[in-house]
Amino acid sequence: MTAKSYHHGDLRDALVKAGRDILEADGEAALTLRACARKAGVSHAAPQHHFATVVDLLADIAATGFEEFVKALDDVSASAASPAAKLKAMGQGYVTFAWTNAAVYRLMFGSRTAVKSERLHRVMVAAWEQLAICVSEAAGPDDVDAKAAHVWAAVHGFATLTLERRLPPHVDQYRALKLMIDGLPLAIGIRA
Amino acid sequence: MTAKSYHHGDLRDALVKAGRDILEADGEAALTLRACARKAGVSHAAPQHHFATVVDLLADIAATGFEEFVKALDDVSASAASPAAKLKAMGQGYVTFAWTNAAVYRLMFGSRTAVKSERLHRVMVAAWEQLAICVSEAAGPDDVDAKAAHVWAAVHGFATLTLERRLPPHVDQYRALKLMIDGLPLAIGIRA
DNA sequence: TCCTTAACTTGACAGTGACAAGATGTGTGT
DNA sequence: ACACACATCTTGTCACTGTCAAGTTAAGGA
Repeated sequence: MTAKSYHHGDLRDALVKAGRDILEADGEAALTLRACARKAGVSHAAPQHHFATVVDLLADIAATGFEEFVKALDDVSASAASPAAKLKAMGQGYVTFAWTNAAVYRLMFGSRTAVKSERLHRVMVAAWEQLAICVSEAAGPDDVDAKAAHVWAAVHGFATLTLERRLPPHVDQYRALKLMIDGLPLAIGIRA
Repeated sequence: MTAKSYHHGDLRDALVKAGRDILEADGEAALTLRACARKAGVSHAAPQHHFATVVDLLADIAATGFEEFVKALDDVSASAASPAAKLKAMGQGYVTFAWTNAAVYRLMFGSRTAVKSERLHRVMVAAWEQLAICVSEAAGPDDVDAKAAHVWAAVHGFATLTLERRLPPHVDQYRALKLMIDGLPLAIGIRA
């Protein structure tokens, strides 16, 4: 928050925030290193010291997305009555997050954002743990990893396919979504 | 095929092929309009006449990927004994294709490649039809779209998550894959 | 034969990420 | 209080990108 000195004071965070804002406002194409620097009010080469490469900056921006993501899933699943209901709530919340935060969601799962950032790696593991615990509560400790992967794959696949418009337009997305969500408990071997 | 005249004769196709080669050899980052032009032996602005925008070129390159994709799924599912087996074979073939053609697969389902190309749209519909027919054969005509979307989502999600390394390293991908493939018939309401 | 027109080239422009070298504070040890 | 090491930021530059404009070449119909 140090206003206007030669040394910004908190440039690293400022760049990440700026990047996030750009992403919301103007989409992925507008998210460049120089744009972030401009928005943060520093010169085009200032980020160099905090992020060796643009990919490192993108990774940290994606990490902020993951943090909100984990929180969102926590919120929607907190009031679930049963483990199966919790699973379904998380599935629904997952897709909702992807639909309402398309740009950052793409960044979170895109190939540009290799998992080089410590921060990104940490929060990704957190997201996984969250799901694994939920699966474990619902279906017991056997094969938790495989089952969690299955659930994640189904939900993530649906989110990306709809986001990138890879399903024909005549497909009723809401119907398909409901059917998939309802099938989630079945996928890990329990009844809804 | 006209060798070396001022007019290339078949530049459009040559550019797409060049792009595909670059993708295989040096990955997505190296796939630029100018690189394609260089590889095709023409000036940097030559593509302009055939592709209004780089995105249009990428779309056509992605289309070639989809064509091979459809063919690969056809091949692996041709010799299946039952509809359910056919479904599972296609699922397995899907993931295998994604793993062995990572770069073009990313392009096919990435956000850069909006479906502006007629060619891309056509072959995407073909891929969908292929799956829908398979689902219909296996589970009857009810809710085919939703069921096909479910299957596609599960397989596609698994492919991308593994491709982009978004699953923790301790997860056994092959075990998870097998479990998901085996669950495919179940997902559309039939027994394996 | 000319001449219209598609296909290609050359040249330019703004924008990008990365690097090098210089300017400017910040803080620490004495 | 002071000097000095060092992190931080700026300025300038480079090769590269996609796109556009204007000129050049060849092909094919009148």
